[in-house]
Amino acid sequence: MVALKTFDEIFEKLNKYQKEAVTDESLTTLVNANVGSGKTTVLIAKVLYQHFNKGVAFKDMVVLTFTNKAAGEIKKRIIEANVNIKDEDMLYFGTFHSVALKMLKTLLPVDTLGYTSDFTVMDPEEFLEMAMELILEKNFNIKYKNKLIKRFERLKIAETSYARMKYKDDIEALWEALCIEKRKQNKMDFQDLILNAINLLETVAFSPKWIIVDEFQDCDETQLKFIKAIKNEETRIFAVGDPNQIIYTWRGSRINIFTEFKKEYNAIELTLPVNYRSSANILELAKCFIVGQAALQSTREVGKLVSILNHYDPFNEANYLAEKITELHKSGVNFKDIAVFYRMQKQSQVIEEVFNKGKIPFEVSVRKTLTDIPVLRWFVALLKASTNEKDTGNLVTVLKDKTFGEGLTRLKINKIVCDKSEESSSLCNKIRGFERWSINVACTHNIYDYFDLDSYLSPTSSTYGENKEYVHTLINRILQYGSYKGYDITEGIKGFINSSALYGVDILKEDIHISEDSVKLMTLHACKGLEFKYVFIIGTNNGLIPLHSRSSEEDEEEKRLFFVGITRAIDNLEISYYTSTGNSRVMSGKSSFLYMLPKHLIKSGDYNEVKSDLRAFRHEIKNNMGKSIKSELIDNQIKIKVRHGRYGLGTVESEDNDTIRVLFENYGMKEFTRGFNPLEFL
DNA sequence: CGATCGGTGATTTTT
DNA sequence: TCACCGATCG
Repeated sequence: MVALKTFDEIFEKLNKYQKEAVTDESLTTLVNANVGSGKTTVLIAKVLYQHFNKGVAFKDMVVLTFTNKAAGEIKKRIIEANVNIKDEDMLYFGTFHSVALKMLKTLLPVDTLGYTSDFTVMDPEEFLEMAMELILEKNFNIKYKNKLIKRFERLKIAETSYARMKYKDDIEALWEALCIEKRKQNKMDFQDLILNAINLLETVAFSPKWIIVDEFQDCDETQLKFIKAIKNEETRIFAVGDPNQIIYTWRGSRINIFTEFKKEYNAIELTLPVNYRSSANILELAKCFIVGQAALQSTREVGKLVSILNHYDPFNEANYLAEKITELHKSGVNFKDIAVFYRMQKQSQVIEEVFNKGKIPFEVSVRKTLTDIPVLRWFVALLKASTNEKDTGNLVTVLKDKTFGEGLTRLKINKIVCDKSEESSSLCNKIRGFERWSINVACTHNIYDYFDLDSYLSPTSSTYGENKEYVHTLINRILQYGSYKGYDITEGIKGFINSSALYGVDILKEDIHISEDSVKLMTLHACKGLEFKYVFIIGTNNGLIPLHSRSSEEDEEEKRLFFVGITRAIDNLEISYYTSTGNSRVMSGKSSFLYMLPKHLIKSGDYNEVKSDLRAFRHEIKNNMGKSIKSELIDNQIKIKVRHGRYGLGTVESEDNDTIRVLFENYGMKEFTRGFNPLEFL
């Protein structure tokens, strides 16, 4: 029984700044949306206002976001506001890439670039495979091969230093060859979608009334050009973003984007200054890490002080978190209202292990890709090759695969592909005959049997059941997609694969579910846009927060990143650091950021204890984490190396609340009182 | 071929 | 600061 919101109802709830932004009709408007100021609400109200009050059709609005999640959220909330609006009305609402794809498929003459309109989208992995094939085929001399992806990235942002390293190789020739090969195989990579759309937009008459951009501060050069290419003389631009949340400059977004854009478009600048999320104390604390503090206004009560705690090391911290969270849960706090933020992905490992043992439900924000499930990677390559006769890349991938394919050598594949010899492969024939077969098949359920997949998934292997399940689930998803869109089999497969490259495949997409009652573990980058009642920011040591930086620009970005983390907290914020990191990259003791905090906003606690009864648990956790390099964080803690002024080198043998016992190489066992001991931890 | 030297970067990640 | 890669030398 959801009450229908009318636009007026939504509008009345807005503050004066938000109302001004919603009704603004300047040619170009830049909204400086402070943290927690209702940016998405304004953006949605703007769309509804233009539609219902100004009669602008949805197809005349281009709404651009960076993530599928954001695009989905906007569409969902618009439909909630008026059930008569349908998803397909919002034609150009989506990520930069998906909107570019839509344009290339329906609006733009891709044939002038040497493509046909049934081109496919390459994910980064497929792109890398294509590069590797070309290196072999054309005998390119490529150095630093395992850094190829990074090098291409740099080449794309025209930052050539890393792409061309001291020792020259054929990286540029490879790039050229890739451009040719992509056309030959009728494929575009993610970047091509936008670049090609930019190229072709000039040639067609497309003039939307509005371009509305979310998270504008994250735009890179290409995305700005895309906006420019869509814009027509009477097109209005409404860009919303927060310059205090620029945390992706390493990915091409730029620090001066607001001033540059304002200058270029002569844009009006509006501000949303009112924060509705965090308690006044938390907001006050956050202000230490940004430059435009004055504009940010609090609406909430003073609230609790922010806790600054120290822990001996990551393992102790994980134990503390487990205890603290269990306590909170017993006192009635939902797990879903709690989040733990850290600087690097691998920091989650210790916490995951300890939370598992402590039976604390949690979700880690890491995205799975097709590569994580080899059978699907292979099967999708098989489908791609089967529905695109130009796709020799995936044909080779499928045939040469030793586990699922026929394990053929390149020489043999070449013979088969060239079609000149008596060599043949039944799988290759199936792939080549797929389109002919699919036309005459009324029932689509036997794709599995057509390829005789049972024999390729080897029923004797231990993973057979699991693999078969994966393949069947994927086939069902494709069929659902195809019938929903009213496509035939090949169209359905192509459409599904293109969209899954951009949107991910939902059967393996392990995106976190905010509504699920579990503690959320994520990096500071991943927490942007979210909010939690209880936030723990861990590992606030120099070398982690902030990470080692070479330039003052990078240091400023680390501050903004910390700012983003702090401002996720609604009522409770706890920040912790290690007194002994056991990692040469991470310095023991408080981060320089923690010295910047005003004393009246914080309270400090001391958890610098090492419980001796946890030693066995520490070992168990270490073993669970395996021998991976990632375990280094607590691995070093098993035998902590120390140096003493008189006794020299030694290792910590046991420790408890008060004392540390150290075995010295030359002096045997010595005992020290914790707190003022003359030990240097190494 | 093994030792050594010099240069480079590491982290964050969406599509 | 360390780990890794590529080049060069003996």
